[in-house]
Amino acid sequence: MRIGELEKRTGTPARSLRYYEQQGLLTPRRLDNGYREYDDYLVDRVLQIRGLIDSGIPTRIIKQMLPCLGKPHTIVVEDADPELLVVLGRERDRMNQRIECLARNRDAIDAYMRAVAEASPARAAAVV
Amino acid sequence: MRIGELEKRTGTPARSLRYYEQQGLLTPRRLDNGYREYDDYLVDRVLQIRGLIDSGIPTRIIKQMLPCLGKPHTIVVEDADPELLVVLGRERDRMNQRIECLARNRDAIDAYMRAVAEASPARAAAVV
DNA sequence: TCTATCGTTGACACTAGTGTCAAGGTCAAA
DNA sequence: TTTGACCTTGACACTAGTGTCAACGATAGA
Repeated sequence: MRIGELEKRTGTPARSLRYYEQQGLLTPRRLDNGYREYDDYLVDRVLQIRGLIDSGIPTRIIKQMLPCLGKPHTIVVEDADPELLVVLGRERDRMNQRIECLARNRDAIDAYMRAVAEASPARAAAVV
Repeated sequence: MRIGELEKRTGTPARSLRYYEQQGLLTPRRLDNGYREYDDYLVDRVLQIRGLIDSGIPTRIIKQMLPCLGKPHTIVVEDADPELLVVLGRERDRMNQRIECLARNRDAIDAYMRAVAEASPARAAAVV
């Protein structure tokens, strides 16, 4: 598919798709007319990238995670750069910290909303 | 405590602490000489703020979460702005999305590292 | 063939968060 | 009283990611 369709199917501005490519996260083929041509599986990858960016992971790091995210299922296991393993291990730990932090604060929000709901059930009912 | 100690105890640059204050996340008292004076419980709050920022939550949103994070335990439940409840509900959902995304990708990283470990136990052992 | 729609690149601008520096005030200890 | 560590505000700069616009080429349909 071309960039317009990928934009629609992922809800991601073409501007960002080009940016991701520039950062080495995406490498679409080029048609004879210069248009970018994306494979279907990239829809998922783009969504994954967006989710990670939205979760505070910079593209620089996402790029290093690519061998783990490969839909073209990476047989890259054999020649794994030991350096990469260190990076991945570190990032995995940081992701766990983020998850913990988010979960803790989500629970706090939940508790607060429940408290409000008990105090005035009517107003809160529509929201929760 | 003053800003220097808070900086040490949270590992957060004073520059950022002033920025958080400017964004309304922190409101330290002022001593006669103009110095900022922080209560002890703010150490935790700062860590919480940092974790959220690092997880992609902008200060604008964190500010709205403050009633949930209150150490001076918010009795604010009664006069809860219904508007706020909507915002909180939405953010809670987005946090859940982030958690899911992070967990999924963390698992992918784990799987990859385990695969590498099986392929060449020696090199991977030190890392995992 | 004209036009609408989509694609291309390049440039400039904006926000968020942080780094860094300058110019100056406070305070304790030598 | 001078030095050094710490505080203040204000300014400028930088990165990441995105918005937006300009100028242009490609393509499909009336």
